[in-house]
Amino acid sequence: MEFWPRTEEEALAAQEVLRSRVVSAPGPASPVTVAGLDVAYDGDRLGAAVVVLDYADLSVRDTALVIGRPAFPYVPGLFAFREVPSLLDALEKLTVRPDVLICDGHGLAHPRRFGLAAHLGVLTDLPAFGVGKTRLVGEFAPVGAERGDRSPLVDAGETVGAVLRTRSGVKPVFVSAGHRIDLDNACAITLRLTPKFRLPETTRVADRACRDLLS
DNA sequence: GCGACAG
DNA sequence: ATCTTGTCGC
Repeated sequence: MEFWPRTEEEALAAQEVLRSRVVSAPGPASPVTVAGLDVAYDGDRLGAAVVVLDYADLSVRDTALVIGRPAFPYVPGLFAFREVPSLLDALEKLTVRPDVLICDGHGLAHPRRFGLAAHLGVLTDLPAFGVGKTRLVGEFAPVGAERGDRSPLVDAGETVGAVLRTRSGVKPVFVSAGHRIDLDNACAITLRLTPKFRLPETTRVADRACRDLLS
């Protein structure tokens, strides 16, 4: 990557350019492989992990780890600039090509419709969506208490994602499409990856991997 | 001016 | 993200 923004102004400009490259498409309803991406921090270092799981049985088929540095300060709405370089480095080390990227954060549920998942999707041109633990933008009606219940996440009058209950009686997650996949498929895949816990198995495995990397 | 604000 | 005991609610 030649250029990387060093100021908020440059990051906003870069976001505006890349945003036009987001592609809307149904995406894979039944991918063969799914990737989980996550990053852990330790002072000024960061550990990035990308894990590829078999969608059929959730077994781990590949893991790529990278130790690097945050490439930008944390600024809500510009979060991707912080982790994208290290995550791309990790993605390049994979030997198994994932059919979809599942990111820890948001996709289009972003103030300018270009969160981490959309950003990584555009740069890799792989289908990508985000599953966030908390809200960045949007309003939503209370979600039903059963696993599978969902409520539209609406921002400025437009549906940018879904608040999805992955486990009955447990706090819901925020799912949003990023690139080359739609919200329904993103939710369906998310439910498939949460047979036992609130967060997708992909993010759980990636979280464990990058955390171990730094300890 | 006072909150809200992915990880 | 990360630092962390007690504590609120069921």
